[in-house]
Amino acid sequence: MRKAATIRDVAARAGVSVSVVSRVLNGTGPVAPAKRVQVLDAIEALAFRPRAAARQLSQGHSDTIGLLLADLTNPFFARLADRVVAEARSRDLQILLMTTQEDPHLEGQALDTLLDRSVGGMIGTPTGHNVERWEKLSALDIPVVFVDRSIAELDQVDVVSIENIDSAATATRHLLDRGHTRIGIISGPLDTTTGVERVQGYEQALRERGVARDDRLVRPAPFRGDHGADVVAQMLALPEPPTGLVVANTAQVRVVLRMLSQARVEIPDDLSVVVFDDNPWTELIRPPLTAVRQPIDMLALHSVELVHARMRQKLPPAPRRVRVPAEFLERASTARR
Amino acid sequence: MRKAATIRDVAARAGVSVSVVSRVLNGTGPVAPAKRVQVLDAIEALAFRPRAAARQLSQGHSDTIGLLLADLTNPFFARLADRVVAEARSRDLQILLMTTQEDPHLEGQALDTLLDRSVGGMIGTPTGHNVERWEKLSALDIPVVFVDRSIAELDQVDVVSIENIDSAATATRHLLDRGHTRIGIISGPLDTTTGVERVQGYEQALRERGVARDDRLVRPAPFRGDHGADVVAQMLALPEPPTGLVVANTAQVRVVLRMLSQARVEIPDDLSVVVFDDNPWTELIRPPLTAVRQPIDMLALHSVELVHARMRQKLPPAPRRVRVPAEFLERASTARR
DNA sequence: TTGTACGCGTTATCAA
DNA sequence: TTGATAACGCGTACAA
Repeated sequence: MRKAATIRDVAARAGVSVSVVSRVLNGTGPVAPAKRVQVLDAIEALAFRPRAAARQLSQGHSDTIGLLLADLTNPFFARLADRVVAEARSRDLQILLMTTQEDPHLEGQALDTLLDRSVGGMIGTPTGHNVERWEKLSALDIPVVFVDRSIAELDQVDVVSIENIDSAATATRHLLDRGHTRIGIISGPLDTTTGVERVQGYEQALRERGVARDDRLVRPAPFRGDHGADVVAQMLALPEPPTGLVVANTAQVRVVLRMLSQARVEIPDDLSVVVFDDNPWTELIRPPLTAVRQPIDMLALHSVELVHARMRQKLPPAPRRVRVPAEFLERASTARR
Repeated sequence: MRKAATIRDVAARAGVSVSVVSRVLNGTGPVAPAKRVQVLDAIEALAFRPRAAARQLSQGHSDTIGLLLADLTNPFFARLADRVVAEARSRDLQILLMTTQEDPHLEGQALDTLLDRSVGGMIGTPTGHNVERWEKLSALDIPVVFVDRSIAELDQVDVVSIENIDSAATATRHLLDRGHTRIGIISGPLDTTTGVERVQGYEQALRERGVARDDRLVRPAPFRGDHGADVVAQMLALPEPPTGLVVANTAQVRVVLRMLSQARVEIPDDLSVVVFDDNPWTELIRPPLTAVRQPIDMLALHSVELVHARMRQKLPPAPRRVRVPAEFLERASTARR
């Protein structure tokens, strides 16, 4: 195969200069109607496509946005990726995908790679570390949008997430309403915003009803690994075990359910369970799980829209915090006490 | 923030020429030890990172590989993406992600985007259409590796997949061994290689045991939508309904199980079920599902390794067909008839 | 072992 | 309305 056509080839064939071709390509500047068709014909004939690299080098920025997610094994992030890709395409944006596996070291490497400016913007779920590099991205005028989680210190960064506090409060109230007072919560790590906010919501609901908080029932678990199972096991071994449980750590839902099943804990008879978040497999589990469903398409839509707007500098500099409500789905894993 | 450093800034600061810097950067050619440290120091001090676009423009190819998957909503593809990203990183390759949503039109657009040569290689699950564009990629010397599925006409393209025929035969024999003779199969569309090959394996197993094939029990279903449920419902409404079922269409497993549950079909008492493929949620379903587990890490490893080798022209031109065996997991969704 | 100068493909500036 | 030409940042012959 011979080499692909360049803008010069097109110009030659159309009998015009490269500038004219560039102008019809980008609609930037005047072109005589007659010449325009000649150029278009030449482009067609030579199957010319502008090289992204050359364009990027010339203008300094790219139409590629980096998507840095924790882990595609988690259906929540997988579905988020799916929607982000779709939203990006509809705006002619490309997605460069990386994962952190919740490992700050890997996250750091990924950010370094992105820092070479090959991306025009970033969407990511930060591990909570690498604050300097996230800052540097912003400092380099690369728009950053945090999705799902954020980093408290970085209050200049745009954030798109669900109403974590409200959602956790709703889930907790649902259990309180059904007569439960010993309610456990497995959250994400307390150095993540989702972790702390969901615990806040839980505490708020308890406070409303005058139920005392028991430290032994409020337990964070790492996103990776099977630690969530141990934590729940410990709760259940308490002298006064919980009768209700909120699994607010999306990544640990599966692990916790497996442990419960192995330990022959009957749901909801022995234990009422609410989980974050809902995924298509949730309804196949017996009993179908009461869940907080995150509006993933909204999260994706706003994230992409936000970086896109920033990339075109269509937005005032003030950081945006988009919080979308989550839906509460009552199914069969929760019952009256 | 002032502009990022270029290779010239580094050269100036280190008191050498750009070529020296380039050489220490790429290890291409000799550099005096003393100057090397000066350069390294300058790079450090200026936080210099070579611009990917400039490098790509200069050398003509990129370290980015396009990953074109059907749909990240399907846990199989999601986990595949997760592993591909990991394998790519360990080789300093970037992943540009796109999805087809099983739509040939979207696939075509995605391929056009990739055709502008911004990618150095491609890994994808083709829909079966857009043959010309896949061909053109190869013709442009962009290495292409099909994973999971392939396109029969494109026999010059590398393929990495599981042993589809064997796997389906094993699944079918498992049911035959347990006394089932009325065995249904839901496959993928018959214009996909996974669809036809798995049906072939099914037929082969039946033939071995002298069981006649019944057309009404061999039904393809599209990957998207809920059509698989209808097809199974039709099978079960037959005068002589099947007592065993192979769900060979990964994307329809969930849909089929939901329908079975709603129709109050008892598994395995009324119907023994084997599914492609195993995902972490499968074991939480009651009863735990007998499944064909695809070695996703192997699929990812070989795919990335293959494109990478081709990108460095480390391989003889003959197309490679890597077929990895799948694991058969007997759980509780299959029983003697 | 080092440095100069040019090419990669596109956009942008500016004079015609 | 058009066309030369200078960036953009890096790799690399080729000359020194």
